[in-house]
Amino acid sequence: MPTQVAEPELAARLRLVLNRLARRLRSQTPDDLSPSLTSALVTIELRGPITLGGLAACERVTPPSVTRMVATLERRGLVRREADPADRRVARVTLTTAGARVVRRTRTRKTAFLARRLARLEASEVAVVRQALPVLERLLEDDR
Amino acid sequence: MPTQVAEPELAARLRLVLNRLARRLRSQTPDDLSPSLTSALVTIELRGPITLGGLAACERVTPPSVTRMVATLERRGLVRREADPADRRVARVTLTTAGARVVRRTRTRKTAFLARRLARLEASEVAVVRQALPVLERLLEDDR
DNA sequence: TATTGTTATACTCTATAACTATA
DNA sequence: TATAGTTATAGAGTATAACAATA
Repeated sequence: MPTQVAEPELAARLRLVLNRLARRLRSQTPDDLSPSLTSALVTIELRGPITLGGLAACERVTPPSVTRMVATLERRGLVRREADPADRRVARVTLTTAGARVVRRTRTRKTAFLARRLARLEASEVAVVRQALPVLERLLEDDR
Repeated sequence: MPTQVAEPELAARLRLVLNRLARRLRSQTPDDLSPSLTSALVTIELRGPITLGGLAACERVTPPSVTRMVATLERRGLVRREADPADRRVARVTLTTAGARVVRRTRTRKTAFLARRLARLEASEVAVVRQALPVLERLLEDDR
């Protein structure tokens, strides 16, 4: 049964628990990929064949960094470069089968961690989390 | 009014929203301190006059890294070293007044970000978050 | 000898500046 | 000229290995 939280403490305690849960989640990644490479891989999965410039914008890193990251991912066989037929200056990258597998496995591992924790809760507590989920998503809305 | 979330998606969506909220929170730190230095500073505040070895253990970094981090924090006037009277091998660090101020300001800034977001919600939504908070804290229990 | 912390050195990640190739 | 991407180079941050001081 959840205890009542005093109003002024709500934001402070929420901040703490969000930080800690995210840190715990981040630690669930025994793959030898760095956080930035993992993030890039996920973006490449989502944004299909993406240009290096586009990837730099999405990841908020500089073009030289993207060059390096893509070179690393390519060397490991996780992404593939394709020439853009319309503009020969641009290079586009997509996931290879192996890359897609890595993304899927990472995601599964982190989700499984949370699923295990959720499974320890009372049914009523899970219901509370389920109810709070859309509200937490609302906290991310309308960015500035 | 929160929508109902299907059971198998709960962990996956929770993972996403936790990651994103934490990332947004982390970005709310215009101080010129790196994440690892900020984290060390908070630990030093919490664990009083702490030895370098203890700090290394808390932060899960190696002794040489701690030596460097403490040197940087000391150079910026945020921490102070004290000799341990009982064992002259060990060095203990504490926050200076300036260091305590930095910790407080960082914390305030991040909490304020969340408070602003919470203020945009309906009262009923805030109630849902308040109810979910202890449950989220429970997700962190019993670490392994 | 064991423990606490430091120095020497190297590797990863990321950035800025200067460059190449296309457009 | 402007744009997409690369190469050269430098600066954090962290690690392992070797060392110094003290217990």
